[in-house]
Amino acid sequence: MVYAFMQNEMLQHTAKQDGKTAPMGSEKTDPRLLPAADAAVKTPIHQHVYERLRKMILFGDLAPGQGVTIQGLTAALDAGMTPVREAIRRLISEGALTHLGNRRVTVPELTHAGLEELGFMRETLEPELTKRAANRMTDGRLNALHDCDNALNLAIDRGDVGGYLMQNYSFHRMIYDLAEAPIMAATVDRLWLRFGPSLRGVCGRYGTSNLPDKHAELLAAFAAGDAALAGEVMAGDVAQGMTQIRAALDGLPIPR
Amino acid sequence: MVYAFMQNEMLQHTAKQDGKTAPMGSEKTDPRLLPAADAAVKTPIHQHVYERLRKMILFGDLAPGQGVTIQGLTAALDAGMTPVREAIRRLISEGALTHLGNRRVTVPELTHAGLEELGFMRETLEPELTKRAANRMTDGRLNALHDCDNALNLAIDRGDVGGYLMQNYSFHRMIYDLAEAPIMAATVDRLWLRFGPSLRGVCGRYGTSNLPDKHAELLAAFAAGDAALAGEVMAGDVAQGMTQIRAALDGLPIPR
DNA sequence: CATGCTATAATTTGATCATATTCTTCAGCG
DNA sequence: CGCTGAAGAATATGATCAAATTATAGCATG
Repeated sequence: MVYAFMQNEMLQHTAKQDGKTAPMGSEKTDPRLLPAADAAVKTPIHQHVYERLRKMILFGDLAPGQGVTIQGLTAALDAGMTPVREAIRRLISEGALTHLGNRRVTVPELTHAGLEELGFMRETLEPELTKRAANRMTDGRLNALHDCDNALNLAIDRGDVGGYLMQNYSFHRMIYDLAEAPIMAATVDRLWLRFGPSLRGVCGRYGTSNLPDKHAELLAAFAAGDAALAGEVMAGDVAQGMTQIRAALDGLPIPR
Repeated sequence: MVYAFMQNEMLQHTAKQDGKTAPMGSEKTDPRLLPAADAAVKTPIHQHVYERLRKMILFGDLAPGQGVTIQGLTAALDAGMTPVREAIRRLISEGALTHLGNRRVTVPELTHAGLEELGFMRETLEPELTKRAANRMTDGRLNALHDCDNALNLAIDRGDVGGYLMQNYSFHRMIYDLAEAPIMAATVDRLWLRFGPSLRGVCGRYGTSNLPDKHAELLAAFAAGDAALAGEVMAGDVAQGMTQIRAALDGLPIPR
């Protein structure tokens, strides 16, 4: 739960207190001390910033249409401008943020046309990844998937939207990694950044109680070693998910 | 021909003459003066650097395996560190460069597994883009495609490898843009960065005299308004291209 | 005494920051 | 209603720090 601690407005550089008279107790808290504080502290700041921002976008902490400013992030994440700039630029190139007009950056809003494109790509690529994953399945990997799906169902039962989103992503992501097809996996992974921000809207509309998936069938197909079936089931799961998003997009007056 | 002026070694910061005693006549040539020198000079430097680097990678000016350093680029392109850093970061996130080991960046070498992934994705996505383009075809657009293909054939006849690579990319890219499917187009466009560096190797092995394509059939399908046929032809064109790359990869001991 | 290995020094390069510059926007004024 | 100027935010620079690779020198061993 590292990704929900920050409120949206903080990114807008509202904290007018700048530097001098400011944080009182937070004596320059070195950002590199946060992760492990001990072994191998070598992940660069820009990487941290990127990952944090990415999760915030992916799990709906940043709403579509919301603006993002460099200075807001430097203040909120207490990092320099250069790492923040690099992280933003990277997210822009991945489609997770858009350079709207001149020098202004926002989380893009998903259009129907965009959703249709995403649907086509996911329904083509994810079954393929799933088939490859099925062909490389082992007991250990299958168990990990089961654990993840259990955590997902637990989150659903608890009504824990953030947990559901995270576990659902993890479940799919785990399959991508198993497929041993890094380019395709990275491609599909990037697509999540496009519809991720809208997923929270789906939950907001329907709640977690009404969120079916085909994970159980998928796990059964994996267990049976039936790659073709696994691919078909995945296609169904993806189609179902995209339909949910489309319904939310149609139903709501697009939350901004 | 703006992309071939720079030799590879220049990127490694070999020019030992630093600053003071240096370039003699090039009095700090403002990089923003180069493009149009008059109207709307507003493209940011990082964008310029990105586009230049991108073309260098795409058209084989940078060989696979070749290292790229920030300081080398700042010297070669005479830009600051920040724009160069951003451009590199962006290319890395697009897969055009890789962060190999600790803090070293190179043009990745294409593996057989990678080529297979790229082939699958291109053969799925490009026919779809082509079908959509066919459904939006107009006389003007078709003429533009014809012009591009003519330029391509001219380059082939001249044995102009750089021109061939550029026109071939332009031809496909033009179709992507016509499809009015920005996400899919951007996705496929990124794939070119992965196999682009290897294309020059293909030409180096076979020359331009022996480079068949299905562009004529494709244009005929467009003219006939037959979207399904256009998609099939494109699938064939892509498959053919990927086969050429595979042959080059197999034949040569991987040129480095 | 020569050769090879390890440890240390130097240079190169990447990461970060503070600062200057440019562009956009918006408010006040003619 | 348009123009001008101020404020704020993004872009870009150079300096500084840290890490890593390479070069060098000293030591040990044959």
